[in-house]
Amino acid sequence: MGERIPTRHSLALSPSCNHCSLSNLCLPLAVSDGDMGRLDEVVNRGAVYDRGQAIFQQHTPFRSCYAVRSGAIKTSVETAEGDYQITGFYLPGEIIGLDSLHAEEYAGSAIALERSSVCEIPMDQLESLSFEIPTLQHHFFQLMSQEIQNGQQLSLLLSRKTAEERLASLLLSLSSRYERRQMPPTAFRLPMARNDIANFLGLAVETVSRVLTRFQSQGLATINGRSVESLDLEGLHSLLQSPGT
Amino acid sequence: MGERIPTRHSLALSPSCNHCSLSNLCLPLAVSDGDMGRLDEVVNRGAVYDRGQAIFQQHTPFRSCYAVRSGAIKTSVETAEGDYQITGFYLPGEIIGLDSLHAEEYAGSAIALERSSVCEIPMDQLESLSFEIPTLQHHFFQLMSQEIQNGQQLSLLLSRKTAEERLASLLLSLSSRYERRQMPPTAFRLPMARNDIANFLGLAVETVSRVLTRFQSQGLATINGRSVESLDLEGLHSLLQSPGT
DNA sequence: TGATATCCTTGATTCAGGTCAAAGAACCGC
DNA sequence: GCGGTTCTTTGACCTGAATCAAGGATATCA
Repeated sequence: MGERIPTRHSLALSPSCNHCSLSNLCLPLAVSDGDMGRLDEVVNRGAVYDRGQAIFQQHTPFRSCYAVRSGAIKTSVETAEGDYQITGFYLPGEIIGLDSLHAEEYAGSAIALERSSVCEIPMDQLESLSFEIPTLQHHFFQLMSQEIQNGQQLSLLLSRKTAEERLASLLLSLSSRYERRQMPPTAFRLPMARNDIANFLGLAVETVSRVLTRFQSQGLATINGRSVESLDLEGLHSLLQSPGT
Repeated sequence: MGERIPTRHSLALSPSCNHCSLSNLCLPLAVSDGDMGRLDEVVNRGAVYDRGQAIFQQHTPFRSCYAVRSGAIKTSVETAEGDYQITGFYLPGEIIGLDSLHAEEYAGSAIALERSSVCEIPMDQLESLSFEIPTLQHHFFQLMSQEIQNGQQLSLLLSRKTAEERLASLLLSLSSRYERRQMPPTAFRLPMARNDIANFLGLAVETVSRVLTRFQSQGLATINGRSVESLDLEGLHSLLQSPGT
């Protein structure tokens, strides 16, 4: 279990725009101030997990969703046959556990990639709340269909793209997600190991490494170990255009 | 009249169950008779689509989910770059459109693979209904997280499995889904073209064909064109066990 | 500070599955 | 039944990425 940190207001709602305390999610939520307060009471803000620690694990009873506040999380599924697949990387402002919403148990595991602060959203309480606050239900539906669509994008990536395209996609995805958080989109830290990237993209570690160095020599990116120092967003993007048809 | 006693309508009832058009969904739903009646009013039962016809199309306004009653449907997404990926095959008793639930537009298209009867579930009406029938909301949450998990399984399939494993997975999946519908699990009709199978599994058509004939010669399956005549479920299943680790 | 495990890169080799090509088989409208 | 699609199979060949192997780079911890 992650260590508890004292309840603080760092997840404060911005009163101007009516986002909920899940506000990092950047989805507008029109609720009254009163409802907003009740929502805040439910959300249990801030536990900290060290690198490698599990936020939750597959086949354990589902209790909460989790919003990442700092750090980074990877989620994964494991089949009966023992295959292990990373299903996503989650950055601050993103929510994990949606795949298990209203299921008996978690449908996968979530592991901290580095020291991460995570706020817990207990589902039993939220469920009853969402009857009183219709918008909230709507909100979660939206998040879930977003999640389904992410999965479909991933499928497309895994079945139809070359190694270079996969890496380009990942870098661009990270870039735009950092940007959305008002962080530099062409210089950031890769929170995950090459190994994890490889698994996520369905490649061998060696291939990831090779393609990354190839990007370097083509001037598409400057990457030093885990730190991305510059990206040619244009150039990477143009890799994705399939010339045919 | 006294209190209405909630009746448990198991949605796994035979397709002829005339209580609820959603009945094919095979998920237990505990609602009162009255609620069930109202639900039935909302659901618009039975439009028929010919082979190749679109039930809905990507980037058109989302209006309804659809439950397949007979026939078969394929769903697909298309990216800005023009990649086309089939995201699923839907058999009678399954629901499509969940990925777009509460989104502005459909996140993909749905095309009939053969003459299919499909019942429409208009979301605007269902939304207000689900406010009054808590179980219904729960029901849809469940369906959606199921859908996310399907997607994750697909990702795993596409990134980590060999051509043989992919085909085996598909055959086994179809088999168990037919079985759930009280149909023979080892002899059924493949509703989709090799082309579609290939696209779905991330393979070339030729590979699909080759693997299928290899299955024949190994006695794992007897397949004649689009009709599966016999399957060695045991044998196919054992293909999926990854021996390593 | 050095010992040790983990992570990352690079090279050489191999192979599963893609691509190209072409011939049957099934289906459709007339 | 007949010409034209569209679907399916089979063969020959080629390539992108996996695998095997091994040497650097980083991190972790006593």
